[in-house]
Amino acid sequence: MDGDIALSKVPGKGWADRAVAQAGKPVVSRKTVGRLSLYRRLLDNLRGTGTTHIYSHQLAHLAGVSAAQVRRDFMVIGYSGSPNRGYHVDTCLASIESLLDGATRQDVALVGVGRLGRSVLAHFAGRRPLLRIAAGFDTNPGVIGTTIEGCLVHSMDDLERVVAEKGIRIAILAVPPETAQAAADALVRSGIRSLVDFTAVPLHVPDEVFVDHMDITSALESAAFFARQDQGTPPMDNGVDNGSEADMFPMI
Amino acid sequence: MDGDIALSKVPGKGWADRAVAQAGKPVVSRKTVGRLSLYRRLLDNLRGTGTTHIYSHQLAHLAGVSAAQVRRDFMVIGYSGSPNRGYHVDTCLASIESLLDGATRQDVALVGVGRLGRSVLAHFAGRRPLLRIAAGFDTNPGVIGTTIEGCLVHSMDDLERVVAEKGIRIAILAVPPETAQAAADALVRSGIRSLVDFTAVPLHVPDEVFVDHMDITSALESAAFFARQDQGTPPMDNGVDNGSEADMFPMI
DNA sequence: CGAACGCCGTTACGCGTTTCACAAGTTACC
DNA sequence: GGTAACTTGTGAAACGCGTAACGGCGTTCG
Repeated sequence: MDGDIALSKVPGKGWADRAVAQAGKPVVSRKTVGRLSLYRRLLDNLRGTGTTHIYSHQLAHLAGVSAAQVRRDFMVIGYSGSPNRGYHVDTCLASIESLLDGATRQDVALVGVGRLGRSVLAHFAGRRPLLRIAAGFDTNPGVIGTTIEGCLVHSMDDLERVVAEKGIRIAILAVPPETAQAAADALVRSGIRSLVDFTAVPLHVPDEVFVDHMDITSALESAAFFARQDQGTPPMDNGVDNGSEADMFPMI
Repeated sequence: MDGDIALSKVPGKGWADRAVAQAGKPVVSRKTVGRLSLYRRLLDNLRGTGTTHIYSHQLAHLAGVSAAQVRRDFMVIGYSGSPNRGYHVDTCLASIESLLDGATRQDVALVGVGRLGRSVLAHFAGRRPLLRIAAGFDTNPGVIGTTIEGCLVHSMDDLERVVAEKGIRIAILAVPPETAQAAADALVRSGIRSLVDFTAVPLHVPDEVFVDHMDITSALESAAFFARQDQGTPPMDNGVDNGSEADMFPMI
């Protein structure tokens, strides 16, 4: 290898055979978890419409993935539907939620309460009872001490203390790129476990810390690039796809 | 298959041998383009520090990927460095930019000029001369007609007309989930080619349209999930990783 | 001047994910 | 009651991607 670093990736991890929930560590892939989160929202909406059962290809259509994908995802989390009846919305939702939400409430720190930070904050205001943005941090004296969307903003200087005290293990990073790494370091020192990074720069954190880099710049530049290619959806990745509505969805 | 859709994927495409720029269609994967965008930013910063040459493993460290990945990415776009000297920052940058930016300026539409839309707008204000957010759209009468960050906000009713007139082929979608699909449909009708979707719901668009779904909700819920697992970085996906600074980067 | 080192370009391999395809099961209808 | 048309669940292939490994070449030091 090159000189130094190890570069993410799962350590040794046999991964092995049955990936189903077992000793408390379900071993679900990143992408699967992302889709489950999406299924959850879709099913939640569906329940509001009074739908009680749904077929894999219907949910697949809503989520923009293949039916096989849906079935496989549910298989991973160990949820089974009934043949010829499809999946029961309520129990399916319960199954997903028990996996995603866990037992206890999790607090989130919002680091950087600027425009973007506030957007994200508003986006989540009381959306999930078990996932609450419990503290904000910023360097701007104008916002320190204020409460936005029910979230008290602290000074960045208090970050390590407050995060450690509250036992916060998840953080949203929405600071300018220059201070991103320093903020990430402070978060890691105070025991953070997961980061959602809206910064323009990649963060260097220990392997044990989960990082999702939401790179808006890359997203737009990629969009611009593929807009120039005449065939649209290039190789792979998360599909969203599909075209036209047509018949679809008899909805029971 | 299920009833209808086809689901992305590149058509036949041998991919085969040299995937380099050739007949104008480089055939570069989505992820590679994303990384190239990142390399571009990093190299741009680097040039500011006076660095003239850089090794693959150095750039890899900055980007949070493996050195082999960097070399392969550059191979894909047909850029060659010099052995024992590394990559020449200026020419490398030029090579990436010629691929990402293209020849002419591309205009972008911002649909939904709410909190999130404005954040993204500010994020991009004049960042790339060849990629300009040229028009905003919203239903809120309070913002229609105003100019934010040099971007005039139109009524949503004028979307199809303005987008078609200006020949806009890229759009950022930052509207409430209820109106997302309708907005996407309108954009598609007016000839959009790429979408960056910040909506909570997946969009149904023709296969020819490139879509990048920036799902903030999923990102946070995934982060919450993996925060509960003790080993951090789960299976795979875009790494960001790595740990500690240490020696790194003699910088010429 | 020669040899050893270090990096790049490239090919081959391995892994994870997605899709295909089929067995098993259940319901509804004739 | 039997049968036909659906579904789900799942093993196995296909695909794309990333990593490891190797040849080549320029540089540098003995």
